[in-house]
Amino acid sequence: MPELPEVEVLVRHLAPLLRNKTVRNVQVRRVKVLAPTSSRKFARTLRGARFVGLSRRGKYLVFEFRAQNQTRTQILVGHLGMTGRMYLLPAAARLPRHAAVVLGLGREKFIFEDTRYFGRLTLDASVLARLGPEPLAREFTAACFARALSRSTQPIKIKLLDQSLVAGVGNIYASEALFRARLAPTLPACRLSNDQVDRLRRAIREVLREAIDCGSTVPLNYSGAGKSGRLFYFGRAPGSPDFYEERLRVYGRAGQPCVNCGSPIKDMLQAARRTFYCSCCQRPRGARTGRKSGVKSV
DNA sequence: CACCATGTTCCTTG
DNA sequence: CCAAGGAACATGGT
Repeated sequence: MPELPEVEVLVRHLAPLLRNKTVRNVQVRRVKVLAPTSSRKFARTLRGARFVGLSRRGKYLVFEFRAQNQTRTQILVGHLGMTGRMYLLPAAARLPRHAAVVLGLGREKFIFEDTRYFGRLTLDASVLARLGPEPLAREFTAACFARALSRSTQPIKIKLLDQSLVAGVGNIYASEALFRARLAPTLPACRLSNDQVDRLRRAIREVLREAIDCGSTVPLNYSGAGKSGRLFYFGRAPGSPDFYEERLRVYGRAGQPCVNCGSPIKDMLQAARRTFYCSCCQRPRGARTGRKSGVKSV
């Protein structure tokens, strides 16, 4: 469920369901996902705790709770990794195969399920301090973005995945944002002009904002929504509008016509991650038609 | 069997 | 100390 918009939608969905619920019992089925918190400390801290709030930072979920007999609140940090999911089930329901942590809440139970166990649910909040600005907040300014980019010669696509640069962009929305900004994924980060930096900044915000809006209109019931991890990137939930599956303009569309110019979308590998782009709209020298200056002769 | 997948961290090298 | 590159983590789908 992994990038910022999916986490945001999940947080909005989960927040009212958890508010004021008390943890009656704690079941840890994969100690690994708690790291570096020990199983004992995790269970001891959460048993009897009451949820008071849930928010998001980058791709992380931040659960605020009040431990039993304590006045101050504490924080539980969640991350979905590649395949993680979090949801409530009736207390009597059978556990899914890869349930990593189960929190009994009375008549319901909170499930953290993760097929690959790359995700986290931990009392260690230190990761949050290393995150860059929230892309949808005021703090994500052109100036700070430009400064961060200027220090790197890496291709811009790879830089966008750096969570200390800006928090929450993942592999899918990195391709989407670059397409929207009409920037070549291979462009060295430090070579972007001020204008390009600002275009990219706006593109990131638009792409994430639209994805949140889109995901917010879809019921998060996890029941019928098909394959591919049941993420709202792919496919669509029954009854949801058609634009839902047309949301992604380049990601996963290799060979299909570009929605702008019709030339086939290409894909390549960058730092072992796939990148999708339009070689016509996202030219390294800018998206203009072929002229002498832009053509390399052999 | 081989390869691919929404993510992060650790290790090494320069 | 920092930037960059690559492997590792674990499982399932095609």
